[in-house]
Amino acid sequence: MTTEPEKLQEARDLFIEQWGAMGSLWGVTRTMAQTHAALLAAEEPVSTDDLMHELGISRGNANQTLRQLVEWGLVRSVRVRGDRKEYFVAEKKVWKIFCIIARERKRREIDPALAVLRECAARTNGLRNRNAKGFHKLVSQLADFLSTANNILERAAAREESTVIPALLKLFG
Amino acid sequence: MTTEPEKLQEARDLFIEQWGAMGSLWGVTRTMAQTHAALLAAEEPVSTDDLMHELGISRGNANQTLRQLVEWGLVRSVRVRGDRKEYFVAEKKVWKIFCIIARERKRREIDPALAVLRECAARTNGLRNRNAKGFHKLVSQLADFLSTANNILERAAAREESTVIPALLKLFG
DNA sequence: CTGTAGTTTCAGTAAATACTGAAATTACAG
DNA sequence: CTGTAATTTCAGTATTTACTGAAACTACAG
Repeated sequence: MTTEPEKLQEARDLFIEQWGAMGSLWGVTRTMAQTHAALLAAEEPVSTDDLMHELGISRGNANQTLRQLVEWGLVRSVRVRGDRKEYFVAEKKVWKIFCIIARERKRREIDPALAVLRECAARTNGLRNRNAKGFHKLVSQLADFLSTANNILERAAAREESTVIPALLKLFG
Repeated sequence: MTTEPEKLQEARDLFIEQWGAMGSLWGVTRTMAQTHAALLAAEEPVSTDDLMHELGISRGNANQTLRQLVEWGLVRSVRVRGDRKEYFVAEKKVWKIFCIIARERKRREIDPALAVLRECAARTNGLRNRNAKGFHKLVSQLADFLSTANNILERAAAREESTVIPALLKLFG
C-alpha cells in the first residue's frame, strides 16, 4: 500500500529529475533546472538549506543557482518576519515562465548570433566570384529568417496567452 | 589591401565560429554545428579529409560528426565517379534546416519530457491534500502547454514556408 | 558595539563531455 | 582473389563545465 504523501513525493521526484533533464532545452545547467523544478513543486517558500537537502547540493551551488533564477525573473525572494533567512518562491504561471525563458535565450544567444550573421553578410556584399556570391546569399537568408522568427517570438511573448494560443490553433489546427 | 578571397575567408571563418557557438541552441556539440557551418559555406562537396583540415579535428571526430549530420538529414553524402572518397553536401534551404532541427529537438527532448509530465499528473490525480492538488494542477498545466506548443510547431513544420511566415507576420506584425 | 546567523565568493576539485588516433573493418580496383 | 584506400570504432585521454566547501563578508539582534 502506497500512502498519498508517498505518491506525491514520488511524482515530485520524477518531475524534478525530468525538468532537470530539460535544462539543455533552454541552455541552463541540470542543477538550475532542477532547482527551478523544486521551487515550482513547492507550495511554501523554500530556503537555501531546504534546497541543499532536497537536491543534495552544496551551499555555494544552491546560492548561485537561486541568485541566477531570481535574476532571470523565474523566482523571487521573500522574507518571513522574525526570521533572518531568505526564502524563495517560483513564478507559477506557465505562460510567464515560457516568456521569461524565451526572452533570456533570445538575449543571450539569438541576438549575438544575428549580429554576426549580418556582419558576415555585410563583409561579403558586392564580392564578385561565385563562391562569395553563394556564401553571401546563404548568410543573408539565415539572418533574415532568424530575424523574422525573433520578431514574431518577441511580439507573441509581449501578449497575453489568451490572445496568442487560440489564434495559433486556429491558424494551424 | 584585402583581396576578395581573403575577405571571403574571413567572413567564412566568422560564420563557422558563430554557428558553432549556436550548437547549444539546438542541443549539439560545438564541433557538429561548426561542421554543419563549414558544409553550408561550401559551394563544392566536402570530404572527411577536407573537414579535418579546415576545422583541425581528428578523423574519428570528423567521421562521427558527418554521420550524425547525415542521420539528421541536414547533410547528404554524394559520390564522385572514379573517386573512392565520400563527399558531403549540406541542405541549404533555410526553412528545411529549421524544420529538421525542430523535428530532432522535439523527438529527442520534448516528447520524452511530455510523457513524464503526464505521468506525474496521472500519479497525483485525485489526491486529497493541498500540496498534492497544487502539484497536480501545475504539472497538468505544464503538460498541456507543452503539448499545445508541440502540436503547433509540428503542424507549422509540415507546411511550406510561404504559407507560415506571412500568416504569422500578419497575426503579430 | 558585539556576537551570531546568514550569505557570498572563488580557488581547487570532481564530473561530465567531447576528441583522438590507431587498430579493425569494409569496399573497391585491378 | 589481393592489395590498397577509405571508413568506422572505441578505449584512452583531454578539455570543458559544473560543484564543493571553507573563508570572507554582511546584516541583524541584543
